[in-house]
Formats: sequence, structure tokens, C-alpha cells
Amino acid sequence: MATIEQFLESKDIRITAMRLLIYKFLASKEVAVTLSDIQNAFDKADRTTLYRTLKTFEEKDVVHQIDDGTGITKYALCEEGCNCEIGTDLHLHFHCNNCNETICLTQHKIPQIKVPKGFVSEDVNLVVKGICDKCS
Amino acid sequence: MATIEQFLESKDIRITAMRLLIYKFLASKEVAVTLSDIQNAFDKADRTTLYRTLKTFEEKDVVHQIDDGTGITKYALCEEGCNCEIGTDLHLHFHCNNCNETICLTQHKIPQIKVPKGFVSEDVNLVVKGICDKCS
DNA sequence: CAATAAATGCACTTCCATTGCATCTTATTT
DNA sequence: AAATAAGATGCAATGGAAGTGCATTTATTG
Repeated sequence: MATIEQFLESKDIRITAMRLLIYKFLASKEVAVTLSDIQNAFDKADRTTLYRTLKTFEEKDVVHQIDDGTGITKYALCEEGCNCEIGTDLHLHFHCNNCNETICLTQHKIPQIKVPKGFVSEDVNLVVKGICDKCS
Repeated sequence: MATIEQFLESKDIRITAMRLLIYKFLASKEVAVTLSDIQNAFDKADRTTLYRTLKTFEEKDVVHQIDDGTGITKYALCEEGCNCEIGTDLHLHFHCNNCNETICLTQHKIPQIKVPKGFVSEDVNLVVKGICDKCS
């Protein structure tokens, strides 16, 4: 296993102290986090920096955005085999209506979705809402 | 087929000129619309009124919200058999990356989604993104 | 018609996403 | 190593949409 520095550099991302901290924070979380979550964790950091760091990570396919229907964008690290960059990955996310947390279920694949004639499916966003294992 | 007035009254919604207009506007659209879409169509109407009308319609199961990932809430009329009120309906929506429109595909049902042990699925939001029939 | 309840319009607030610009830091070149 | 360029960061500000409070108008009921 390479170091985080090596990993980020392999993704063409320049190393800074802030970026390492943000990456480690994301890695420590099992759930998708909001910008504010990160901001609260590092109150010395400016919101804009966090925002742009996440944007950079996203462009370099290190994290992906999740729209879980709460109206607030969440972020999570891409995992091995995430294939965000290919655009064919089938993201499955679970949003708990109780604790309000959103979890990546990367091991659970989305079944093939049929669309009507003339429609071309490029991406599928699926969010299952309910009660998570910790709340049930 | 009953009149719109009768239909709304059957849903326990009081009839006003504005509500009839909004309903007809929604009915004339084959795609889900945003608050701003409606506002542009009736520039004399106040945004708050539209907002609260949609909220009322939603509570009475006349329309449902759609979160297509654009970050802007969209609305569409519920159709026969929509079953929004039961909460078990499996909404399938298609968002076109080209024309940016979102279409209800009520005749296309969402397959059963498996979730890990301990998780309870209450609702599923599925948005397929790609190119719609008009843009392909 | 009076009394009541609901709908509407205006003003305002809040929250999050996003951008411009100045400054600081890191990398590159000579 | 100094000069330069490129990128990262921080502050301030903007914009868009959701949501709320209150006064006014409109509709319903007795």
C-alpha cells in the first residue's frame, strides 16, 4: 500500500498539508460528509479552500459527490473499483432518515435499469432511504 | 373524466383561480418543472404563493417532488397509480444531460433493491441520467 | 350579514454554492 | 540561490433557492 502522498501524486494532485488533512478526514469517515462537516472538523480552515479542494479531488476522481435528497451536497472517497472516471459505475447510496447519515454501499451494485426507446442511459443515481443498521 | 375543479375538490383542495392555472400548467407539461419555471409562466404571481400551492398539492398527493441531482427541486403531477401517498411507489425519473429536462417514467418500475442486513428500505429515489429521446 | 378560516402578497431571513481578487506558498527555470 | 511562474489559500462578496412572519385579501360557514 502506497502512502497517501504517493497516491495523491499518482492522481496528479499536488501535496499540501491541508489536502492531506482533508483526505485523512474523509478516509476516517465511513459516511459521506458535507462541506460543513469538514469545516467543523478543521475550524481553522477556510470554507473556500475546502470547497476547492473537494472540487479538485472530484476532478481527479479521488472523491465523488452524493446528492442524497437532503439538498446538501455530500462527499465521499472513491473506493477501489469505483470507476467514477468511466462514468459507468453504478453508485448506490443509503440515506438514513433517522441519523441523517449517508453511506456508500459500493459492494451493492445497481441492477440494470430499462429506459424507453430513444433514451440513452449514461449514469444512474440511486439513493435508498430508510433506517440504517445503527438506528434499527 | 371529471373536471379539474372536481378533481381538486376530491383531493380536499380549495379551488382558486391561481391553483387552477398552476394545475393546468403542470398538466400541460410533459416534464417536471421548477418553481422558477412556473414563476416565469405567470410573472404576475408571487413566488411564495406558487411555493405554498405546490406544497399543498404535494401534501394532498396531487404532485410529487423530484430531486434529479441538479440541486433544484422539480415538481410533476402524480399520475394514476402513482401511489405517492402510500410511500411504496417506486419513482423512476430520467434527467437529460443535454436539454436538462426531467421526465417521469411512471410506467417503468424500479426493480427491488437489496440492502445489507440491518438496513431497512423505506423509499427509493432513482434518477437515470443520459440523453432523452428528443435529444438523441 | 357577521364571523371565521384559508389564501395571497410582500418583506425578510437563512443556508449553501460559487466566484473575484489579493496574498502566500510551492515548484521551476536560469 | 534568486527570479519567475504556477498553483493554493483566505477574505469578501454575490447569487440562487428554500423557507418564514405578518398583514391583507378572498372565500366559507353559520
